[in-house]
Amino acid sequence: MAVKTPTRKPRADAQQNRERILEVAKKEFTRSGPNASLDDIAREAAVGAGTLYRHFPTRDALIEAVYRTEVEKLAAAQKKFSETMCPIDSLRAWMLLFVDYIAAKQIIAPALNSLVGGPTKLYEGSRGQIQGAIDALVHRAIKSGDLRKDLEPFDLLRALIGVSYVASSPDWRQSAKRLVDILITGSRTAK
Amino acid sequence: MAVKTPTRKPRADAQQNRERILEVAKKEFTRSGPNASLDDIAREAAVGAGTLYRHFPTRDALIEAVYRTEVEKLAAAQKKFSETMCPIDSLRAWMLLFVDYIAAKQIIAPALNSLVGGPTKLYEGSRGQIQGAIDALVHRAIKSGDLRKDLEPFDLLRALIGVSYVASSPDWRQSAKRLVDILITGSRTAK
DNA sequence: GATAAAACGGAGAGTGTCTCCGTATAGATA
DNA sequence: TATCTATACGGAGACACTCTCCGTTTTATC
Repeated sequence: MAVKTPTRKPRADAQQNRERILEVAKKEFTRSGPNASLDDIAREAAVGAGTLYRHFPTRDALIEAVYRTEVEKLAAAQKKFSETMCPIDSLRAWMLLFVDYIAAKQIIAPALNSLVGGPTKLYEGSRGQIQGAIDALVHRAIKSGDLRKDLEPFDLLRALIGVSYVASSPDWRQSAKRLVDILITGSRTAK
Repeated sequence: MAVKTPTRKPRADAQQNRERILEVAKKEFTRSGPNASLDDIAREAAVGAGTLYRHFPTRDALIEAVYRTEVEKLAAAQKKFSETMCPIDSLRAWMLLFVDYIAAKQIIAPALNSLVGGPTKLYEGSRGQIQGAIDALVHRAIKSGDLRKDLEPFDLLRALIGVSYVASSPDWRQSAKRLVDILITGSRTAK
């Protein structure tokens, strides 16, 4: 039996405002880091501060919302890679993509921290998606015998976040690539 | 010829205040992270805000000062380890110590970021010391044939900072240990 | 068009940052 | 010891950011 939901159709302007805020926020966070002024974002999105805070009660909520689409892309990529590549290659490809997607933004610090169970318990949704992706990749590579059985997928995720976090240096892309390789080599089954 | 420095003996109270501020700052940064209120720190140290800002013009300057003693301890440890352990063991021991010293504090994020050449160019002094330490350890282990010749010490440092950064999760100590081992394994010479 | 639920917006209180400058004092000098 | 002045102190206050509250406006519906 369907639940009675006599709610009327949601207002169009609210939805539009929400999207405009997200758009501006993404730009601002990328430009000036996770401490960008929320009032500035509201102003640039041509809404009042109240509107921004109604949609996103906290800074973290806004960050997560901005960041969610990236997470979804990553989760999708995992599936695709797993279908088209061998276990190790798909893991490596995904790790590199992770660094690319996440590290390039300046949002990282606060967003990622809670991905790995940091102080705040936010971002629960995103966290699950990412964890699911790395779990799948690692378990597949363990089953195929490429990775050590005692490897904790979560450890790898932590390291990856670390790598991403540090990705602000000039040659970060090269460095990240080298580090991903080190991590994978260190995770392989002993010969 | 010595430069004329007819400066009189520095005032004792200034020095005392400086030290008291550092002490309080360390406590506060550890307790509530790098965004602790500077005015609060000043108040608890029983000085005016002006005094705090005269000694440490920016938040970063204060963080670096707090953080400098830890860096010095790390540099010292590198020498000791290198004298008393085999190359790989000394590297591992130092890496674990790094995580211990740095990650346990909540200062990490902003402080470490510039260690690896992040946006700001602060912390120059500390940076040199840490880099010197990891360089020495890695080069020694390369010479002894334990690590791959093409390993970039700086990459390892980046990963290490990453590991530290993520060290806020419950079982961080265990996870860090596992990750350090993965990194070292991945850096060894191919068999 | 009338109605009420939904959403807006911006003034303003609370808090933190950082500066400025009048006041206090430690060390030099005699 | 008394005096002098470079040095340092401190906190009021201007400015910036966060977040809430509530009177006003807009939308979907009938």
